[in-house]
Amino acid sequence: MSLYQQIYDTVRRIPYGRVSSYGRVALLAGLPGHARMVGYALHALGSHGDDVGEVPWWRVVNATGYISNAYQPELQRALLEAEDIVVDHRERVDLRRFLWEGDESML
DNA sequence: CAACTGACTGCCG
DNA sequence: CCGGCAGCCAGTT
Repeated sequence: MSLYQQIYDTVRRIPYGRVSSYGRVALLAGLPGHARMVGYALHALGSHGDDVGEVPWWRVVNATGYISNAYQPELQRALLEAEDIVVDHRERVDLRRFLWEGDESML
């Protein structure tokens, strides 16, 4: 299984209405310290095709709660709000309310 | 093969 | 709270 698939699988675990950060996804995927690779993997979703629909990429924001997406920040904001996740006027999510820590046992 | 480029992060001032 | 900066690493040029 490729590193990307491992990352996609982890992103798929993020529950509806919750968010996670690039760093946490990397950690849960068994790739501690590789936050940037998570962003890279999500960016690659569009290019190599078909799995875009099954990976909830919009539930991933950066460590401070901001939307890091350089491509479609507006779309990500809309998708998050559609799940009742509050995004403030500066594109930030309150991690104290919506951050999904993940299941400790999956480490 | 050497540089460059990010959907990142933690640390420091 | 904000900007700067060094690690990070797979793809592109």
